[in-house]
Amino acid sequence: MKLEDAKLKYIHTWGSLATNWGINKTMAQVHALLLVSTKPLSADDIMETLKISRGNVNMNVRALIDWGIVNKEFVVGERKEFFVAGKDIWELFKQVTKERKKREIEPVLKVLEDLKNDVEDNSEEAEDFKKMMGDLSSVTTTVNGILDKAIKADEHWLLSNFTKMIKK
Amino acid sequence: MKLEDAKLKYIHTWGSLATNWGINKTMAQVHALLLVSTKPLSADDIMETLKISRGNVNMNVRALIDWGIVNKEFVVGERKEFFVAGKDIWELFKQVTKERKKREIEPVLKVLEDLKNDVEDNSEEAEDFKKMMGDLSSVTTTVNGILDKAIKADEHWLLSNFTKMIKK
DNA sequence: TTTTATTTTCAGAAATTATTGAAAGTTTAA
DNA sequence: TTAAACTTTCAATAATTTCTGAAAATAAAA
Repeated sequence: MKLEDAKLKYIHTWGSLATNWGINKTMAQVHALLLVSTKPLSADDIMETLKISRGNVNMNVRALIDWGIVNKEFVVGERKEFFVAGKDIWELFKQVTKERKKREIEPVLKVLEDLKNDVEDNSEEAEDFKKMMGDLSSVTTTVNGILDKAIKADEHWLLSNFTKMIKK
Repeated sequence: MKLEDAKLKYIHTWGSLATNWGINKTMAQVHALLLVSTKPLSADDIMETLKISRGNVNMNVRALIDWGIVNKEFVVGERKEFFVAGKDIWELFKQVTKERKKREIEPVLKVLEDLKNDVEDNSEEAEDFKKMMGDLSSVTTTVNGILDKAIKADEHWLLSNFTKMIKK
């Protein structure tokens, strides 16, 4: 396969995979495009390659910037804005994990904590419910903690420590 | 707050959280309902509590069974089917992780591997692309491996090993 | 058998989410 | 200043996903 075809295939495959896990197709494609691009791209470049509207490009690029995985970049002699995606995949993983933690895990913990505290009742059934909320909280907290370590870790550090750990 | 209200609040909150991370609202609600229920529920029970149609209950209950987190259960003297959700949250976490690995991570690895192999070109740019696919693969594989360990682990084992590990 | 209870399916309707495109807003250059 | 280049916004529309409800299929009881 020719390089350009492989790049396009990657971009489109990434987009359809993304929809399987609740991520907007276009957003995934824009990121994939920037990831395999050798130079910063303008909104026009993205519009043309992905055949999408200016508004759509703008929205999704801003969302990616908001996730901290795409940056604006100035190009000498050009007035318009250009965009780049960081090429370090471990950094990308850490950034996405950090955001998902903030957006998806932490709100869950808050809700569970509140629910546990709000039940006045002291029946056995109420105690069971509180235990259930507590268990959900506790597993979520454990996962959250693990992800925290991963975010702070260096790829090799994490890998080698894991290897050590699992051999015990 | 009264116990029944807290349960309903949990069920509805869980549903709306689920939509934030790409999971069908009703599916999350049905699971939450079964989780906090003290007894097996029939399709009619679920329809009534969540105010949804029979078809919708059927579809989502089957999806939950497919995910391995809800089971059919027979109730003596009753002809219809009843459903229960496992109450062990650590087991639930492991099961969900296992399925997500299979549905979301493994197909990604396949795609990346294929793309890397399909590029004939040997230009520097092509090598960069292959490296990028390789990096994506490698991080995904690492994460996949970590999740594998988590799936096989006992909650306390994992927690204590992590604690040990992060203190290094 | 035949009848009755229950589950499943699936076409159409409803709800939700994503996209367009043009107008409004902003920034830079002349 | 004013004009041109560019970005952002957002109402209307399109696409996608979810849900309903009734009919078909299946299973148990009579």
